[in-house]
Amino acid sequence: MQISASELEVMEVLWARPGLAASDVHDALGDGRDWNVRTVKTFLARLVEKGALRTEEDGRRYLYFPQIKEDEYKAEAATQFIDRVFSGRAAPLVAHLADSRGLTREDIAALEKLLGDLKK
Amino acid sequence: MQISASELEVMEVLWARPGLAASDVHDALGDGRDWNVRTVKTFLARLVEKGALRTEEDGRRYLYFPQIKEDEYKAEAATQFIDRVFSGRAAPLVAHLADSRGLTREDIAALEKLLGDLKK
DNA sequence: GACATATGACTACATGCGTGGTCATATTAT
DNA sequence: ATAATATGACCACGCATGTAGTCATATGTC
Repeated sequence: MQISASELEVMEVLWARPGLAASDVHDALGDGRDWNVRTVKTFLARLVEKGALRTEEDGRRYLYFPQIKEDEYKAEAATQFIDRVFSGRAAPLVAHLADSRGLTREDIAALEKLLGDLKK
Repeated sequence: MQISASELEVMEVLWARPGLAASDVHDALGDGRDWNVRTVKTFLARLVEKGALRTEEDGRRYLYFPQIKEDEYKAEAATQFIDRVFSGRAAPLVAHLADSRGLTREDIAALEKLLGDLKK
């Protein structure tokens, strides 16, 4: 399932609040993302084509619902990214993040906890 | 600097062995990636246009050299990916990797070492 | 020296993506 | 009721990408 960066922004809105209509999604994007409503509708239509969303009729408009789970999509995307850029090895990725100050103190704490859990 | 997945495969070859000619890159890709030589040349040309490679003449052919550093590119790509998919938070990404068994025992060991270093 | 081969330069073409226009129709406001 | 607005359906268009083809020329082989 290929979802472009823009389409993903639309998915985020609907993962957070499933069942919005196109104009609601447009409004929810708001800040910075000032796409024309028709642009948003194009993304919605493409996501429906791709099977990432389904629609329900509501009078003369559609409500949109995610058909794929956020967690599953993201886990898959992460795996693909690491395969593509880091030959499938996760550790170098984390090393790069550390280098580029992409890891906050909280991240580090979360990772430690995660590693602790993994070792069981 | 946007580098597509295919272009990245070409970069990997040249990061490993800078100064190859087009046909060498083609040969080095070999396994599975059986692109036509002309396809490889298209990628090389596009990478030169993008400033990711530079050329040196060698008789009537070109030798290709990376103009961007592998580490820097990958660190940047990782940051962008995390911004795009995980709203900039690294820890959830690693959690997803763990979930999808993207972490081997060695990865976990490497991460622990990394975290140890980071805490200093 | 004629022919096959390698190489670069230029071109092509379908698909995806970012961005939005047009048109017909339905609804809301006046 | 008429006008403005909202909505979906369909269409457009340029740039990126994956994947090569054509052409001219240089070089190596017999």
